[in-house]
Amino acid sequence: MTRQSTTAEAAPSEQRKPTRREQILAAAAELFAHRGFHGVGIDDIGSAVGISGPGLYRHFRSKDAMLGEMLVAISEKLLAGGRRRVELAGGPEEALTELVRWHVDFALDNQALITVHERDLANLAEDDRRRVRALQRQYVEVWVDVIREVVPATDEPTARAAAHAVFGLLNSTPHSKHLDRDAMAVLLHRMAMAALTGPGALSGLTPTD
Amino acid sequence: MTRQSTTAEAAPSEQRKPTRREQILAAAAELFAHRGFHGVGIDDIGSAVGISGPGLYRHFRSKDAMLGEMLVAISEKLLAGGRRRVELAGGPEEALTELVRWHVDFALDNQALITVHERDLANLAEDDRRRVRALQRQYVEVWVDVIREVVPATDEPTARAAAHAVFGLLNSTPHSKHLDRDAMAVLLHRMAMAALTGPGALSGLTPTD
DNA sequence: GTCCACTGTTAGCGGTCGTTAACGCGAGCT
DNA sequence: AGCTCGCGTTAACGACCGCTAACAGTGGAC
Repeated sequence: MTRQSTTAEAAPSEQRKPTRREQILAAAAELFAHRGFHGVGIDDIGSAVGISGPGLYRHFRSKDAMLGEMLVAISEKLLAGGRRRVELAGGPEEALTELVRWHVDFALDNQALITVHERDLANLAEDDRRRVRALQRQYVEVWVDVIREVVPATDEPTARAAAHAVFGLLNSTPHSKHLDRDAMAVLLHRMAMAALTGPGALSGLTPTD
Repeated sequence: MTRQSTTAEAAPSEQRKPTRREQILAAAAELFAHRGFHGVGIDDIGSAVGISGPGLYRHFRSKDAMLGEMLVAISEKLLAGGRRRVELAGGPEEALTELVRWHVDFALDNQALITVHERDLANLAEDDRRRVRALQRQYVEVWVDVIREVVPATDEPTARAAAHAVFGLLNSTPHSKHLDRDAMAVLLHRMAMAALTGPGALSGLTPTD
């Protein structure tokens, strides 16, 4: 058996010609996003990268392993980036702005992965699913904390639901290709900020004080 | 062959004990929403309604026909409801409010269908897919028109993207069950309205005027 | 020059899935 | 009473799919 790391090991830093594994994962993500995990065959993925069918097993243990690896990788990247933005920010307002900017950029640059992420989670193997769920929860946590700092008197369940709602808004990017990237980024950023911080959106919801 | 209508024929009005076909469609929707169309077997659907496997073929021509019928039905219902709300409204602002309310209620009451709707469209047969796409487009059109009336100086592509973004926000409902239905409805309504009409959200985006 | 790890091929297996065939049975009409 | 028809059953078929086995070329290490 060839060497196969369970998760990505080389930190996927900047410019580097993509590994074969990465090429395959990218192609698989595109296919999964379009037809769903079970709607895509091994042969489809293979021919998408120029090799045919079972040749993939030189790079991955199984089809489930591909899904697992790509969802774990994306979840880790999302969480790490979000945390970094919050740490670097000078205050809650800036943290929220940076968080939105981060998520917008991420969604625009990883449309296929975003789609698969919220679509085929249920098709993951038990271990990977727990892993991804944990990472997702932590990412939401980051948002919840920032939201509650910027909009005080927001109870936690509401902040959590609001975070999910904003994710839905920002992840809508695969459904509309009518605008170019920059215009889309600006639009999504403004709408998200308005939804969260606009007067009469979150504020004044809870019957507190 | 038993009688099988291509689309729903009896207007699905109010109280009426659900047909067998409707029971089956509801169960199938739940399963499809969770594991994806190709991740659900005929036997799964059957046992979900108490019969086993091929008994379903007394009610539907094929598995694809189930998906087709439920997506066409939901798309028609969504469009019809949206149009009615706009017609009954006294002006653009009220129209937008009613449109949001309608979509919120719909999403909260049909979570499984909403999920399948934006997930397994690609797995539809050619004919049904075209049909659903057309209905979706018309529904977006309704929103675009109202948005451009309420927020003038919004160009059409922007309004379209904004509509999709709001759909994403409102359809986030299956991802967060932390709030009860009413609280969720209020939250989503306010966030959507803020995202669309809030100062600095849509308005002032285009370099017009 | 030899070797071997890496990466790819084709053939085939075992299981699953959608669908059909053949049959059964109770309810309601004549 | 008998026939029909709606609704369900089980058995089985053919296709497909994930995966393994067996084999092969190529390129770098020594």
